[in-house]
Amino acid sequence: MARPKSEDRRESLLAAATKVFAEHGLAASTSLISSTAGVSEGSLFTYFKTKDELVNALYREIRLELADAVLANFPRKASVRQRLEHVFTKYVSWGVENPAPRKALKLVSMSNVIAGETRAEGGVLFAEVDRLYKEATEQRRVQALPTHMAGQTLKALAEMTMELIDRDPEQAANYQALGFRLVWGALTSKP
Amino acid sequence: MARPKSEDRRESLLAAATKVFAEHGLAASTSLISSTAGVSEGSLFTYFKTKDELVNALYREIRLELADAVLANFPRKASVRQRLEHVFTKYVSWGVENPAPRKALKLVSMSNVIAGETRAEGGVLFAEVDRLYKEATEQRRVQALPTHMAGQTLKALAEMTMELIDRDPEQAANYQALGFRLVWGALTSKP
Amino acid sequence: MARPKSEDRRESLLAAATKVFAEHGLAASTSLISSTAGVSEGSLFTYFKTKDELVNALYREIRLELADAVLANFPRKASVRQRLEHVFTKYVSWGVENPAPRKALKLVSMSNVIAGETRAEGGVLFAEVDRLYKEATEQRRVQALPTHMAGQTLKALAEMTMELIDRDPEQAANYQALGFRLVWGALTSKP
Amino acid sequence: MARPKSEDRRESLLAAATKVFAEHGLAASTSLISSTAGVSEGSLFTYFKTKDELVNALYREIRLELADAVLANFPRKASVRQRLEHVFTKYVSWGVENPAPRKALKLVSMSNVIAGETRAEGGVLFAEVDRLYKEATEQRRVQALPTHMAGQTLKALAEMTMELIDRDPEQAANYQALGFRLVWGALTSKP
DNA sequence: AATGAATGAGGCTTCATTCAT
DNA sequence: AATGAATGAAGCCTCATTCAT
Repeated sequence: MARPKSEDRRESLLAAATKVFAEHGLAASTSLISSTAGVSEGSLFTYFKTKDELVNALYREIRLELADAVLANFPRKASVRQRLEHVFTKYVSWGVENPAPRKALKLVSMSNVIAGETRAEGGVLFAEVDRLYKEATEQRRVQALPTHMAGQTLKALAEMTMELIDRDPEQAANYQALGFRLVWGALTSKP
Repeated sequence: MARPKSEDRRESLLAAATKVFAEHGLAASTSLISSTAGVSEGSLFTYFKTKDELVNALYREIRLELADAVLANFPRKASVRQRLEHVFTKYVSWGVENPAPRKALKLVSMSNVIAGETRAEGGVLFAEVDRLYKEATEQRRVQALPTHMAGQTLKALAEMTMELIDRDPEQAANYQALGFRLVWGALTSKP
Repeated sequence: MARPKSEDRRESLLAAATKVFAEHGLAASTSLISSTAGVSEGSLFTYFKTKDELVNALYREIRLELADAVLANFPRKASVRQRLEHVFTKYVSWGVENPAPRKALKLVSMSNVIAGETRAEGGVLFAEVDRLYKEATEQRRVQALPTHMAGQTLKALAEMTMELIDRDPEQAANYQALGFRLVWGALTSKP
Repeated sequence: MARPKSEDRRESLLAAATKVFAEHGLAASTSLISSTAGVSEGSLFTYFKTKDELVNALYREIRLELADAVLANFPRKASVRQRLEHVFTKYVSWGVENPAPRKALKLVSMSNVIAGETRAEGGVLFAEVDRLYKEATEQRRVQALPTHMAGQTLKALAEMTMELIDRDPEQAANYQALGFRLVWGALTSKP
């Protein structure tokens, strides 16, 4: 593996960390990360003062990539349903195509190493969904739900969909379609 | 006969592991586990040959407790909706009341240490939901879904509900009711 | 394996220790010894206060067995050559037929655990050879040698002979005959 | 380039291991070895991946030193007797002057940790003696002996000689002379 | 800035020995 | 007396981090 030059090194390390964490959990050693990145052990610490800092950076990085993937070409003017479907579909696709970042993100999210501030930055993505949903509520299209519940519902069902696709990738399209039907069904359910 | 292996000690160790894993992740040390259990470090290894074996035992134990909690007083004769609601409600309640086992179970499930056979034993609980759902399908009450999808939907929304309750415990009852409404809405959604 | 009753237990333990030490070295665990002996871990310590004490007892026991084997039917009245040959032959035979005790004895001899007094008891066997040799010296049959040198020569060449037989057991008789010829040749060499 | 692995440190560690094994047996702890070497415990493992690997390296190292000592100034053109005497004398001297390596070599040789290949490398030294002896055989100077027997005879008597000198160092020269007389007497003995 | 050897704390596990049964 | 669980001190090795080159 060619040694990437200064600018890329950071990215190499983050990519390596993603891969290695996904495979071995957060307990994976920094030395495995650096060797996977094709970088010396010491270098890791010039880019990240601490393993924890690396983990925090990774968390931010993956969230950003995810947000990019989900928000790209967002159909701002389309109907609520279409906009929710966009988020759902893009999220699921990203997850299926990027299993390592997905797993790493989950591991990191569950750990105690994410600084409070960092975590706060995070919820943005599904908060968007909440805003969207609230808008729909005001238009009387759907029932009201407590804050976060709509976004978390979409998130939960999207992740479930990814896992089903992991097990049976050939049915990906089918699962994806059904998945969103479940989301919409849930959000529009009457009391 | 010598002093018999005490069931109490074993339980102490599992309880300590649950607590310690929930707080520090699976990387928590055996020495922290044993001291939390009020037992010498050596003793941990007379009850579990290996840390991995402890983790596997913990996994089985928690799943069993969860199954007990969910299946107790199961209303075998009630309607599909009521039976699903029973599972949902009991699952959510168990999760809210037992945050440490819930977290530990999640951590263990995501790790690589669960022996294949052990994992296989596991899915039983939500497979029950699938069976139940299939029955409803045959009665034309609900739309057909691929295997697992119904069970996983209920599971995903139940876990989401637990997390919302964690953040705002006072609304527990409300979240729980809404949560199941989402489940039912999802499962009965029309194409 | 039937649990031997009180009197035999000690012997069982010594036999097990012999076997286990021969296979794994002195670092072999007491628990392996006791289980090999078909005895509980605790019992070992009622027969031997300490692992070191077991080792010392083993040392004494094997030396006694060896002395028995070598001194049995000793031809007190035969020529010096015949008496030396008797010792050589019996020693080699014992070693070849009892590889585990032989190995164990060697390991124990090299360790630091043999109490000084115990070690002193030991040299008796080859000291006999020295006495015999001195007698021959006085009869002008052979050249004088410093104390111990004759006995140690016989011992060294006997052990070498055992090792050659280990590698090529079919030639045992041949090695044994040649071995003694070397001993006699050495001891009768002229300056 | 970073700090290079220092040959000195490696030698320190091997020297410390030699000393410590000679005193306490192979069970001596890696921590005692590293502290004796004046090095952190971690460092030991940057030079030797494993304690076993250290032991194997030590075995090779000592054998090489011994071979150097014995083969230096080897009188290639001298008589068989003189060449054998050279080997004997140098071996005994080395052993007497280097008791720790001698003891360590013996301990290691008896253990189960020497990789087969490593052990094979080893026999070279006394195999040389065998070759030399065979040459003499062909010149009708001495009686034939099975392979290895001549070399092992010299080895056995040399080691015996070292032990006698250990006990009574003032007689070293005398033992050494007598020792070789025994060797020569043994090897030239008539049937 | 990059490298990788050096460090020593700490992790999992084994072991000799003790003690409750 | 016999059993084997309980103990806690090591033992080997790994790891995050520092530092010489």
